[in-house]
Amino acid sequence: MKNKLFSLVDANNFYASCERVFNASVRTKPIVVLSNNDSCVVARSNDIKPYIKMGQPVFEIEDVIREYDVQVFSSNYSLYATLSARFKAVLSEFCPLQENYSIDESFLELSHFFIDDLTEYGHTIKARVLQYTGIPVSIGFAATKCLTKIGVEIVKHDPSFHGVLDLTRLSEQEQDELLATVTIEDVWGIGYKYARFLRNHGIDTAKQLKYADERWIRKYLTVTGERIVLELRGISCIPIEVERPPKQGIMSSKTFGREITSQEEMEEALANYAARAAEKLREQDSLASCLTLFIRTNSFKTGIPQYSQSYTINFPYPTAFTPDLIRSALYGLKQIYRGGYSYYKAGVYLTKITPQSALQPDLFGDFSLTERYKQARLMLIVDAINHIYGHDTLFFAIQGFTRAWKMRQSRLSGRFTTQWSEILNI
DNA sequence: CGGCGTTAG
DNA sequence: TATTCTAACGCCG
Repeated sequence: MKNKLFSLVDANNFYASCERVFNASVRTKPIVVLSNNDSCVVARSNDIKPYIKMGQPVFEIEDVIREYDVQVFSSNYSLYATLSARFKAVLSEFCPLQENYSIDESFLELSHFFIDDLTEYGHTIKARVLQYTGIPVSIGFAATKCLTKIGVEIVKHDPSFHGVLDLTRLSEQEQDELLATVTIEDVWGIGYKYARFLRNHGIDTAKQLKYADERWIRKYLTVTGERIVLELRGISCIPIEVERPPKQGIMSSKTFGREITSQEEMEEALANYAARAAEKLREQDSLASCLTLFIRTNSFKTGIPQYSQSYTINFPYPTAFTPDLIRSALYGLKQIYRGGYSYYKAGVYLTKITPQSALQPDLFGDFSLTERYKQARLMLIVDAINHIYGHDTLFFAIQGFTRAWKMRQSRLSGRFTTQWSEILNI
């Protein structure tokens, strides 16, 4: 059988790069992008990586920010999502077998392509993406998805590759020399715990993992660990997934911008989370049969009374009708809400998800198909209006008008691609 | 099948 | 003052 051929195209410091696309004044300055509520660092430009760790709380790095004149941004997901879509559209012109693995990475399968010089091909892709989106990318070519990850890891650490590495043109021995430079925690699928375990057993690099006993690895790192070993050896076990299956669980949760101490505000917040989860459900043409909500106080804070509770509701039939979901969430809240606490986080989780097309009318239950169609049409219209005129143009009154508990985003850049009012001025 | 642990981005 | 959010998968009982 012919060897497989994969490519991974991975945007460099994606969120930070996005901020630079429309704002020339920060192209030469270090950048960080913060998580919800402006709390933690979730992206850094290359120049500042040695001084700021991923996930670091912003209050810990005030000194660094001042010293290096770091430009700080709240996360601007609508901007990142549109640039991501453009990035993927550009890639789709190169290869039909495309797996959009995350917001900033796509795998391509090129097994049936005949390309003489993959490195040159990679540079063509890289230049095209940069030209059409302004985003710099790194590209790896290899016989397995795990090895393309390794390739990208290597080129990101070594500028002499100029962003592209074709592992397939290297001999086994040359590949091994490169694998020996990749630390064990940089291998795809090896997280914090497994890395510590492997290091305790003398496995510190990707090369050592490649030549480890796969049965021993399977015993301690499960079958996913064994797959990694085989993939490092060039045996493809992780196929490309062109069609993303619909999500099996949909969560909408957030820490509040400030603590919530009244049931009315909590109702407002949960109604919003339920509405958002329902939108995501309809985006993938699904229905849910189960809703779980949770509320909790801040367990990081010592010396305050703590409370954490959840409540699960099973519906008699699957639904994606926002009023049904909001009503259930509020009913659940009534069961678990206790006064006298400062709540800091809540969420709504939808599970037992089925495709809308599989909806079976229950002949004996309290169920009207006509009514269901009316509901579906109503939500279709609400979604369409919100899509065209902007998020939350139309919403339910219980979701509230002030939403004083909403997350802080004090350093948001312009939503250049989704809000006419914030389009770039030149 | 639910709960737990691990990982990813 | 301050510690993200969302999703999947394997194993176990």
